[in-house]
Amino acid sequence: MSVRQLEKTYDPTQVEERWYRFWTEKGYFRASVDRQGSPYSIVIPPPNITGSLHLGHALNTALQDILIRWHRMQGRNVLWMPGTDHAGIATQNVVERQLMAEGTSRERLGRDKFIARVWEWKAQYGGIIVQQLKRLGASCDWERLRFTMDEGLSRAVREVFVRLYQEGLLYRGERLINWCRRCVTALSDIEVEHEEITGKLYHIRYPLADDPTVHLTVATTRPETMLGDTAVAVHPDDSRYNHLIGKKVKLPLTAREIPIVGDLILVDRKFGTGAVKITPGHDFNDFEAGERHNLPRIAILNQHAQMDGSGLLDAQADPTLNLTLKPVHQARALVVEALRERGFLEKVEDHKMALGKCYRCKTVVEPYLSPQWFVKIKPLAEPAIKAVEEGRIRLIPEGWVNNYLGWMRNIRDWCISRQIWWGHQIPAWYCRSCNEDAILETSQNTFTITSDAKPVVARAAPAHCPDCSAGEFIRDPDVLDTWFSSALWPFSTLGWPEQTPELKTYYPTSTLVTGLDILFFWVARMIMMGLKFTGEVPFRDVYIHALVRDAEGQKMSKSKGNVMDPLSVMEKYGTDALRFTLAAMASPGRDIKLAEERIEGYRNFANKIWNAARFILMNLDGPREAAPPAERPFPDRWILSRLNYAIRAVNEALDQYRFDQACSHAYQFIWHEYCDWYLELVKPALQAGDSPDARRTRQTLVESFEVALRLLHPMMPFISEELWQAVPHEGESILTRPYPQSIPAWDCEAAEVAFTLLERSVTLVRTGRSLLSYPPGKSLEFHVGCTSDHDMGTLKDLKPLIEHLARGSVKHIDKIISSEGGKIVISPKFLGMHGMDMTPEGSQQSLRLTVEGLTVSIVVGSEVDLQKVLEQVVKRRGESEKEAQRIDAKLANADFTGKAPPEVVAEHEQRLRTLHQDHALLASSEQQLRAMARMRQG
RNA sequence: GGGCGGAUAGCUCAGCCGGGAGAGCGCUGCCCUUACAAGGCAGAGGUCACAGGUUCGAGCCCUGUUCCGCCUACCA
Repeated sequence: MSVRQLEKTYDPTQVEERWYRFWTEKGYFRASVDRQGSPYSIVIPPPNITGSLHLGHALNTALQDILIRWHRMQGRNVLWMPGTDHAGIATQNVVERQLMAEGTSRERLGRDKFIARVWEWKAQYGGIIVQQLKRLGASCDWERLRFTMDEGLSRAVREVFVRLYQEGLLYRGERLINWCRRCVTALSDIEVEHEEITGKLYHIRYPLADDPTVHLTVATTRPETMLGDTAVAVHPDDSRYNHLIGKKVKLPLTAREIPIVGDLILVDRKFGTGAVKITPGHDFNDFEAGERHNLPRIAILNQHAQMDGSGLLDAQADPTLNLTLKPVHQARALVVEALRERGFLEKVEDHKMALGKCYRCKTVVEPYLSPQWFVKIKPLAEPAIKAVEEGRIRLIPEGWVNNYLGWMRNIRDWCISRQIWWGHQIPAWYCRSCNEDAILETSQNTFTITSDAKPVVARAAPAHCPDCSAGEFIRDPDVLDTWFSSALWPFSTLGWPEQTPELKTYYPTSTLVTGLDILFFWVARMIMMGLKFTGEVPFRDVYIHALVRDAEGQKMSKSKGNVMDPLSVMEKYGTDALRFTLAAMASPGRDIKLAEERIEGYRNFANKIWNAARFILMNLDGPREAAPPAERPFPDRWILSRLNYAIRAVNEALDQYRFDQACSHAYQFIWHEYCDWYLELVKPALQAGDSPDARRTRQTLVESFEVALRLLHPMMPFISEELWQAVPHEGESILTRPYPQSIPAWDCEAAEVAFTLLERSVTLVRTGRSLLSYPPGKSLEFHVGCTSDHDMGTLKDLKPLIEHLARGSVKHIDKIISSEGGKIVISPKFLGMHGMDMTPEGSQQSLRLTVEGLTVSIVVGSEVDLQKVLEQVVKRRGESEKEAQRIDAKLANADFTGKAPPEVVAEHEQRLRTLHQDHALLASSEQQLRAMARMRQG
């Protein structure tokens, strides 16, 4: 093959685009039910069509792509199903803003035209996020791209709705729900975000109807709702008040009298005054209390959270207050002022409380009385609880299991209707003639259908009313919660309700990768719906990843201005660097605090690999010979053994979703073993032309690098492909090649042990060189000492390599220490540095450094700063002494020697021997250095 | 209010079955040594939050405390 010349630094931009196109053109991402291998499937958490890529997407996508590429290379039949979500409220908001800018509105357009406009918007902008996922290298089967509003998925939604209704698991009724006055729609409980604030607690006097001189004081955080009170509750056992139960109070600012009731659920005697106003139209607890006591419900706010004219009439509010159509916060001020003027306000105090806000637009939500559709959730939740309890679904990290179970066990009915137009319109129709009084046109093109209406729920519009056989219907104007369709995603995308081959092959899916923030919104609901409609779990493993925060640990948000745009990061550092950073930081159960320096560091890693490839390509001229591993030169045996270790470690880490560990093993191997040591060790052999060692080393060089690239591919797909294509290889793309598996013949314990000796010797010489301030280029003469014949043999074999790496020449290798009868004996021959300088004075001119029984002596020149050297030797001597004392004390403890496992005791004894040796050598070196210092002074 | 997680080097975090405190980044010194200065070599830096307990032995296990984060909840 022709050897390609690579540029000096890696430039990701053109590489990434080129290979992504190649992969898609070749159809490598395409899944097929006919493919060999056991299926492995992932459905992507569909991003909103209004979304643009943020780091959360980038993390989520990177992790899934790692899993997908890894399994694909392992020969599994892989499907990664991509798609997007119609995001009802968010998308409608975007298009409505557009209309507003054009001076029109959805109401003026009418429903059909408005929806057409949203589809136009989707056609134009809805694909942006998909393009951005491609930039990340996502190897989804894009030909299967799904959208929650596709006909197929919409059909699944209708099917599920009808079946749930037929089974009595859906109902429509007037309930208090969370209402966003800005989005003008209902929200489910979990779409409300709670924020802790310091509000006010208002104490208001309600005079008794039969004796206005006596009053009952209630406490409330929302004084304006008092106009809608329909009772006051006290605790039935509270002797302060229980004699009043059954009497009435006169409700201030109104012409009404309301009863005093006893309620032990609602009332906490210790809180506030012990008396609670009941406002069933505006508070969830009060709603339930109202049911218990059969109280009327008065709604004093309209859908925009303004004081409602007819509600105020119902409440018989004092018309001079002039509250009609006042927004709620103004109304509060007016009501409080009126109460104060008329002497009803007892006091106001600060009060810590949770305020609910819309998760889409952060507007304060109001409990609002309105007819809505609900899913009866308990029967669906029970099997979903079991599936996780029994381990049919694993949550990873498993710490989230309790969280999940706790939420599931306390789950409340799910409000699924939304008063918007963009989404799956509810497949319920109302006969115009049977429900004449129930259908109200509230404003232009906007209908409200009261809870008295009788729906016909069907897969398609009915032709005739089953009751009166009339043919004129109005369809329920509401659409379903977007999460309702997302809940079906794992099977609706595979063709359900048809029993398609895809569904049979890829369902249940293997793994779901998602953020904690949508565990309840999405994961829990998929489990419920999947079990209900397929009888099987939707996925086996749920990997829950962290949130990406900024370097200070703050949540990234546009308003804080601390967002990091993944696209510009990719532009600046390359996609592989971003992916690797995110994966490397994905430690379980911890949020990711992302600092740009980390990305830069992994960009450097990519460049390091790039340059390793350059080196390899520069050194490939000449024949290669694939000898059995055991017959290759030492550096080859060693690197294959280390590569084998890395292969095992990375596979094991990925198997346990430890992306962080997989990355660090790959990083450690490639940089600190392959580049730092192996490529250096191999240089002498490569320059040896056509020797057998050269031929075998060239082979190992290529072979190990090619395997390492495959090992790295899931994490860094682009650079691994680019370099793989540049070095000798088999096949047309790295991503279709097998993932590395460990090869027993590569393991070489002896080479690893030998390497440790080599590494220690070289490092000692380098440390000495640095201490003695000898320039890196200067060739040194040094002497290596060890403690066993075996080590001596090994060191002699490694001599040329040690000399190459340490830049010098090894004058002698000796066994210089023996310990006889517990006494350390240092060979006088070694102390004398024989062969270097035999004069009595000259023999003392050396620096000796030692670590774990291995020692190196370097001649000290007359120009060397002895003080610095001496300090270092003293420091090291002190450390070995301290450590020896520690272990000595441990061994002197009879409890330790008696109770600890014998192998632990033996290990301590061995370590102590070594430390004594190190200490003796360092101490003698220190003496000599001091003597030298004295000689110089003298 | 309840639950969960965290506290280890200047920063961000690993640390397995309890047995010699690690990495990356940053920092210091030397070096543009023919793969790489986006680099090489060497080095400094730690009372493992605090207090008890279990154990021959605790960063790791148990109890309590403090601080921080998150989730969750109907004290008006």
